[in-house]
Amino acid sequence: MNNYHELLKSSGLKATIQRLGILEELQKSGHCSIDDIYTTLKEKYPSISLATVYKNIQTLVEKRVIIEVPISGAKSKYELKKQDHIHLICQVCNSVEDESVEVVTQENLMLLAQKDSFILSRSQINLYGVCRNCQG
Amino acid sequence: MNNYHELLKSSGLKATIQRLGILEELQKSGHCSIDDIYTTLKEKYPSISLATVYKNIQTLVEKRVIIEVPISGAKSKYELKKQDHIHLICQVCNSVEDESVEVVTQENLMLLAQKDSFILSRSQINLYGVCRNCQG
DNA sequence: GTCCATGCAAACGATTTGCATGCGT
DNA sequence: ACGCATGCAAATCGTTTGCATGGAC
Repeated sequence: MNNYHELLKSSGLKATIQRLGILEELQKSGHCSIDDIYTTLKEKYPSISLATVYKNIQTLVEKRVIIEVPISGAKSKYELKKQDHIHLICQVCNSVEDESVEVVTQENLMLLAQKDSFILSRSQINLYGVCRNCQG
Repeated sequence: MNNYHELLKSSGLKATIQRLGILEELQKSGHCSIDDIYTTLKEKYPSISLATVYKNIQTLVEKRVIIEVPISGAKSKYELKKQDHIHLICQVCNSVEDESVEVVTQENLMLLAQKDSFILSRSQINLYGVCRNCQG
């Protein structure tokens, strides 16, 4: 069982219903856009405001509790922080699936796509960090 | 020498000054945001409109002449279509550098970062394509 | 000469902000 | 009880659209 209450507290944040709802929805659905989250939470907590979702997503990303998954040609999605993995992003329905590959080679990616019946069009590998000029 | 005139024609597009300017700027700078491009071209062609840059970027992405590089926490950048490579994205200045790695392993990525004096924080591997449900 | 592309201004939609109130601690 | 978080409405910003004019072919 997940203790998101504790996770929020240890990140220096109050454990509000809205925040717990966001984290539970991300756990349930895996990858969600802001609107996905708002629509789902609106059913459980009709008084929730879209601005609250925006503010919380921003806060949770800053605190590194969740991760932004920017998507070419669509709005960003968000996921709970977890160990490294690969995203299969559908350019038609914008769904995102997680997969793991030990060693990333052109061939392994093709096999991975094949396994999931995913028609692979292109891959993008991004490393985030701090460049030489911005250090110190 | 690059013949962007020909590239545009073969993509079914008219070779206008504005489009040639966008491609040349991408070649010169590597990775640019919409605003980067607009600011630079505005100096050479003061009459250029921001709407024209938006329209052309959209058209060039659709025709697969350029590629969108969506960036976590910042606006997308764009690059000329070229062979597969890795992006080193600085979370401070948002610069993007290209690198190539034969085989992607945790260790190789760390060596790559080390070589460039890049402090690596996290990596994101995205495969774009069409999922099983959206085929046929 | 034709048709697509440009530039402008207006429209639109997504995201942020300010502030009074509510709730977690 | 204190102070952060929420919800609302207004403001802001990025992006798109419509249309008259210009330019590539």
